[in-house]
Amino acid sequence: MEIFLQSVSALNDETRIIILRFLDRHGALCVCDLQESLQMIQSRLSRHLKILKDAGFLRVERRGRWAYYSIRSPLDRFRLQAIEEIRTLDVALPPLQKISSQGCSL
Amino acid sequence: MEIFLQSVSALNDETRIIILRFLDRHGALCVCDLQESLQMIQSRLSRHLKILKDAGFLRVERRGRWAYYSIRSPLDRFRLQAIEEIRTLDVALPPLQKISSQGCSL
DNA sequence: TTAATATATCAATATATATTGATTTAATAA
DNA sequence: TTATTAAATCAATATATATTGATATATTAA
Repeated sequence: MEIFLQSVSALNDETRIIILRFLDRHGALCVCDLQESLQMIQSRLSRHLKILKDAGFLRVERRGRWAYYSIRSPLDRFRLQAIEEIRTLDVALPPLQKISSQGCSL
Repeated sequence: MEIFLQSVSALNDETRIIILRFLDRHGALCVCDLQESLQMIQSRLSRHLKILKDAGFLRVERRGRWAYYSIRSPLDRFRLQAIEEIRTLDVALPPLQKISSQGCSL
């Protein structure tokens, strides 16, 4: 029950839906790329990424001082269905700004 | 987006998970049966049933002064998957107390 | 080492949601 | 009609969660 509620609770926020959709489209991104692309302040992103990671939707790979987040794979049936459902939503995603490959620095 | 969030938000509560599970197991029940079975006060149940109905999980059939709630059918893929996931959860359900067929009155 | 930088966490505040008891609505029975 | 009863809604309060700005942690560069 707690695990199911944790998954559902993680999905219950528009910001996190957008983050999931963005990572689903673009693959692994570091926090500063998301920050620049989604125009969100860093603490806000970090918090939401942690919630999604703890709920089993994301994985993190650390390279140097960057943390790359991506959709975890494999996902169980319910989480996968959620990602697929999110993929069908009519959301206007901003363009990807990949500043990490250009030396970052925000 | 709003509709997806409404579904997810409806699932984001332990009380509503139990209600869904209980209706999934026992079929259509009126509020007073749920009240007696789940030992919840009426306003609390009514509120949660409304949230689940508005989110597309339940249907209501009114017979006289009773309102019978049941899992809506058919359900779209995401909501159905949610119901199936809830069915796998390890929840201790109380026994059904069907007082409506005995003249109700709480 | 010190400085710079990417990310995580904390503290304060604002907003949303759950619970309860009281009230209202609607249907039936007397 | 009035009384009764099932269910819905409201008002007040409590609890949870989101947001922001500040601070802490950790890695790299100088």
